[in-house]
Amino acid sequence: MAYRRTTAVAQRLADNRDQILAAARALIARGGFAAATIAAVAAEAGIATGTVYRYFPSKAELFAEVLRDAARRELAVLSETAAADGPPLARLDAVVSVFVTRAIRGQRLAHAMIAEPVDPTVEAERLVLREGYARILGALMDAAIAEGTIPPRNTEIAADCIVGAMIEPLIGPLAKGKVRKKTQADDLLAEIRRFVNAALRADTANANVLDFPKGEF
Amino acid sequence: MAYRRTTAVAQRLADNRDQILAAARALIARGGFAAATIAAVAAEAGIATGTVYRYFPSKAELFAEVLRDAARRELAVLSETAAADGPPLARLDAVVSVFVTRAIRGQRLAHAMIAEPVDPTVEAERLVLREGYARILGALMDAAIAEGTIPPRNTEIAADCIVGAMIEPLIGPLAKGKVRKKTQADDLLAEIRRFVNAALRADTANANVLDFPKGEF
Amino acid sequence: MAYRRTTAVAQRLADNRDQILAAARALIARGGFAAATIAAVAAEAGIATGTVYRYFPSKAELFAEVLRDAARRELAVLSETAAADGPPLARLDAVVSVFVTRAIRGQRLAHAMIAEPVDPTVEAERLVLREGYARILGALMDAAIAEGTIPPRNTEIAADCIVGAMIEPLIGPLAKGKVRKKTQADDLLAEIRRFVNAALRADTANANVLDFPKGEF
Amino acid sequence: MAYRRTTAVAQRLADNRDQILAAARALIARGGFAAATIAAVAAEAGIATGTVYRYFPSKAELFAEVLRDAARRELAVLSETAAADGPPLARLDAVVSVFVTRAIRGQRLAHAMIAEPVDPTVEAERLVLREGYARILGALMDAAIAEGTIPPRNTEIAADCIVGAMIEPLIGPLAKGKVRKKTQADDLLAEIRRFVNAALRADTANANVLDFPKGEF
DNA sequence: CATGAATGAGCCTTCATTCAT
DNA sequence: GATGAATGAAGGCTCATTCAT
Repeated sequence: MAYRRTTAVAQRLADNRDQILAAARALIARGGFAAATIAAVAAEAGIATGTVYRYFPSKAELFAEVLRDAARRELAVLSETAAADGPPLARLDAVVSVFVTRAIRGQRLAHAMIAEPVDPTVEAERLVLREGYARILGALMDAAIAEGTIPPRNTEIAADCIVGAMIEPLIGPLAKGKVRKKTQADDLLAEIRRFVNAALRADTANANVLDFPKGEF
Repeated sequence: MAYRRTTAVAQRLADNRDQILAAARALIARGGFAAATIAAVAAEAGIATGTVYRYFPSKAELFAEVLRDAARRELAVLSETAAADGPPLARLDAVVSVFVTRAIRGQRLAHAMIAEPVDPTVEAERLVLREGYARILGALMDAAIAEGTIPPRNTEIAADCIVGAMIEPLIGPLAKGKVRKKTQADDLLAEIRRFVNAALRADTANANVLDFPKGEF
Repeated sequence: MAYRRTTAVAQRLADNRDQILAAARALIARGGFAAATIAAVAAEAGIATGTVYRYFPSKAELFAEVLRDAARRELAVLSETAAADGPPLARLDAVVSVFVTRAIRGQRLAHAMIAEPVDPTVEAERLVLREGYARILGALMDAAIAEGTIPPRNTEIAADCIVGAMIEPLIGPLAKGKVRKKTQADDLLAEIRRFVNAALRADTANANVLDFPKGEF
Repeated sequence: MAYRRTTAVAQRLADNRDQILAAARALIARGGFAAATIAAVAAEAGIATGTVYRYFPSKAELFAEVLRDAARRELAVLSETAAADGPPLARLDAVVSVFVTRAIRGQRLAHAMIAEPVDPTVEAERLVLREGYARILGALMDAAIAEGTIPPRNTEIAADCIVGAMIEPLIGPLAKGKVRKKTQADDLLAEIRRFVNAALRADTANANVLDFPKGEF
């Protein structure tokens, strides 16, 4: 006869699952996907390697869920921000601000989630995140264009530009082995906002064009 | 005779070295760092695996040099572009155009060189490339600021924003498993230039600020 | 009350035990020993994996008992058949017929029980089954020999020949990935009976001997 | 520049390959497929585990080749025997004799090759062996039937009966943990020959039929 | 010097068995 | 007694690196 699963047990299981996800997240944030071996995840979570497989069918699925969770959380916050009252560009600015503010605290993870190449299964989740960003940013730009606030443009590409402009100053410096100092956080946010806001408002495309050489990368 | 033989030998050695670097570059461009195993590099170069270790002490060093070479070449082209005659912002626009035009043809390699996380040794070289981009772009912005063409700003951060805005629309679609169609190349270049040019010229920072929630990534 | 509870408990225990055995048998019949993991057996039996160990000290013991039970049942039927009235060879023919008829319906299980190699503990039980077959068949042959119906022979070895001749046409086709069609069941039975009956009655041993090469397998 | 592969090196490679095959064969013969782990095979061959994969792409392929080799050798010998001069049944008797004589020396391997369930890839090779046996034996029976020496029968099924009658007395006793004594080899061969020869010559099918109970295995 | 076979640490995954609840 | 989560020892396989030829 099956014993009723007590709240305590259910809680422990849920905790375990979260522990594993948290361990994976922590390892990915610390050293990327490469550092997050199943053995390392299990050790970080304080469990045996085999236990991981009670909660996730494979390494790829575990990582996919890490990404899915982070994406869900992230996109939920940004969506909410985007849905506030106010003119579209002000909301877009707020989205940028929220993204940057949050990402500053999780640079390596943000990098992994946006740029690090991985298993196809995981890749699918990354796509969701990327498209989520583009959707939110693109919708706000479209609204601003519809209002006549800014001139028409290819918002799909521009959305990617914004994502790049937001994330690059955060993750690029990681190569230096030292995270940008905390005192720089305000500068980072301010400059990124300035950059993105300006990019959207002005229409100076193709001004002052020079001839330029072409070649292979 | 002895001299000529030496020269011939030296030539062959240099050729071998280049072959290996070219093979590694080709494999990385084709399938990222993961696809570039030592065995695959050797096969692509038409030599034995052990021979690779005659020229490079380790896989990490080989990849570091691949990155170093590509960075040297890439930065040389961009530097030349940046040194042309004309107003700073026009030259910056040209730099952006060159970067994008070249990167469109080498998306996978560009991705690997700019975003793909790897060994710390290789990472150091990536830093050189990134800093090179920032130096070139930053210098042009500084010049424009000195001229009074654009208002003062934190050009270090802005340079990263530009790099992100340039590269993201190029590598982002890779995650979708489909490279952007060739017919989109012109749209990509035009939209990225518009975005970056606008970002630099206008000064609308901190306009229309909304309150926004904060939290962890 | 206490007595009835005890009885009920004892009944439930016995039921559980049978459930486990039946589950193991079903899984072995379906996919061989490889498919019969403890977890699968427990799931099939509708109990927890740990519960299996309340009834059986190890996987090997469980499988040994599966074999033991099947052997007991099987040998009982064959013994009963062998004990019928009639001439020994007719009874032997009946034994063969019963064996084949029953085995056709349980090819995979029959295969596992007779041919599939397993743990030494389980192997011991297989021996019992094999020896049971040999004993029954041997006794009937001995009786026929005693009667003078057939010439003397090494009935121990001949019994194994019969077992092989009975089981091989049944399990051999399993290797082809396709079970022999149902319409062939009658042909199978007829041909096997003809073969075994003939083998016992005629005495043409060592006729027409040719020289033959020898060597290792 | 590629060095010419010396005969010595080529020999060493071929030897290695043979060593691995021999090691696998030995382990399978000793303890079945289960005992033949890659680590064990490598240890038996005196090489590192990874080395095995220089010669065989996977465990399944290695085992398949072990089977293929043994089958090729075995069927070649039996085919040659079957192609000798003389009446079909005499040749069939010779085939049986050769099979038994050879198999006596490799019981466990013979068992593994004929009955042990394994990977689908390996199974395919087992099919070749089984079908080879059936083809050779069936052809001889067909010839004897054509001659009028023996009455018509389903030679496909009968061939399987012969295989079973040949192999069962050899492998069955393995369950006892002790191989049949050497002094019994002659008895085994004699009795098996007698059994098979008799089975083919006499036609007593369906004689003395008794009613028999039916049921599940 | 070149070769490429050999090495073996390390990874992901499975599953018999244990034990706290 | 029952539960099923946890354990951890294997097992198959990959690949950077070494070294005899």
